Amino acid sequence: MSSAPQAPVVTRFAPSPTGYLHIGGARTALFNWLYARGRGGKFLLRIEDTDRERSTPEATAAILRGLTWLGLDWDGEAVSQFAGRARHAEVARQMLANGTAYKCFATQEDIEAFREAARAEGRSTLYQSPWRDADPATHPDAPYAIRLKAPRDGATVIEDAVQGTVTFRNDQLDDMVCLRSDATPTYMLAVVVDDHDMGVTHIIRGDDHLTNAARQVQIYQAMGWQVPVFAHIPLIHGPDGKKLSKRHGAVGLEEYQAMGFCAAGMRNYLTRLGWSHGNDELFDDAQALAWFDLAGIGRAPARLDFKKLENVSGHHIAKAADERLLPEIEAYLTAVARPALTAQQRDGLLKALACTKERAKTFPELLEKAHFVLASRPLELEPKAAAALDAVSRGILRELTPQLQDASWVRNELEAIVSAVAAAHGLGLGKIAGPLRAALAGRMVTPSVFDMMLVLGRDETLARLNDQAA
RNA sequence: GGCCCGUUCGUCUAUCGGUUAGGACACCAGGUUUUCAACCUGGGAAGAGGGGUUCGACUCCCCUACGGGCUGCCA
Repeated sequence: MSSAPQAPVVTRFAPSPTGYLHIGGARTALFNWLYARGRGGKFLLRIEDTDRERSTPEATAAILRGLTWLGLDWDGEAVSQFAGRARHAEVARQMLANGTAYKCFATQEDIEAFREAARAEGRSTLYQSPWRDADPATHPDAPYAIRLKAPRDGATVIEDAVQGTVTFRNDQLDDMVCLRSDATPTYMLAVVVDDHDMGVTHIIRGDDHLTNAARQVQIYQAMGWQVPVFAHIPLIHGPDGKKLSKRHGAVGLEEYQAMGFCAAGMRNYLTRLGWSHGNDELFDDAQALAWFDLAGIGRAPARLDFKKLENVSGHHIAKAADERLLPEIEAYLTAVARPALTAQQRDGLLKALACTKERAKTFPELLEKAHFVLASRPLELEPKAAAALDAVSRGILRELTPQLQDASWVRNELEAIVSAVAAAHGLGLGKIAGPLRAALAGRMVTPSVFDMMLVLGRDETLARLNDQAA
């Protein structure tokens, strides 16, 4: 049936614009992107907007935004399936002409009556149109649908790159409608025509389309077109193993962006979810592109694991170059409608990245740790920080300040000075680090006090200490 | 109901007839430590159940159970 074309790979992602970009859809898009880009092929985007009731331009925009955030780029413009309706109808007529389809005058009521009777008698409810072999002379002057004259004997076989050989008995498949009685094409017809016209060689999509694939193959056969390679990937389930739905929390990709995961980590995690390359867990785009293949895709549905996502995200944040991380953090701020960074904060954050990115799993976590450089004097003290600055502590800070005044601003020396002052009071470094932390950041969860001093610089450090020493 | 797909530690997975069934995340214990982390060391943790095939099955076949999908003139 399907044979693997050796020509350049062409894949596509074909979402329905009826809402946000689903996390499962995002992974499907990612797999298609990896497969095509890893082989120098093309990755196309087609918006399946033939359902005029449910499709909205806002949803299309949200999907494109999601893909862009994930870092997936597509070739050419996103294609509107609805725009191709004339061509779809034309193909339906061709099938009529070559005898692989027929006009069906059955009404909605006829079909319903047929099904009810079938149910009552315990027969299959697959509709069998009386018009399949009707003499054209008996055709009424009424609207009709064009149905595929599907083979009744034998089987339709799919050689799926993930699921293996899947066989459907043809008597399990009915004559599907290709062109509705209002002359609009059905999804089943439109996908096949579009995939063929766009030269798609590999269809990588959700498992939920596996049965559809059999019907679609019949259309390819009716038109004498080459069948592409199918790869039906398992769906993503919620943490409880049930189909992923809104009650599991985040289903839309944008929610993940809002949670502050970095895009590179998201790609890594999603790629690894349902696909493997031996024991490799952490990898960058270049490796993913080189390693990704259809054979590595698993056959069972996978569950989302936020802990692991966090871990992977953290790994990528830690590895990212500062210059690249900063704009991504700013994009995150915009995405969650938080105030943009001032030029000063931007400068400060860039300097603070070195001591914050390695310990943050997400952007909000990183921003939390970088609070000391984002805040400006006079610092607002959190309750715990205020508590750490008791009279005794303030006294020690007062003693520390003049010594810092003349220090050369390098880590070793700062550490030596602070340790010496602590020792003079018979205290460990830990006892003095607390108040220092409080004075420098106004909080108790921060990077190392020495890192903060280095980032803040002498003047700002001294100013903050003086603010609290009084 | 019918058809189709799936089932290895809690989770993601490796294994492609012969392994003490490996790794990662999570978890537990210990270490390191100026907070939060990070990091280091160690630990517990799996082949859904039942039949076959085979000298030998997680790997192949069948049945059952469970999960999922499709069964529209939705996509």
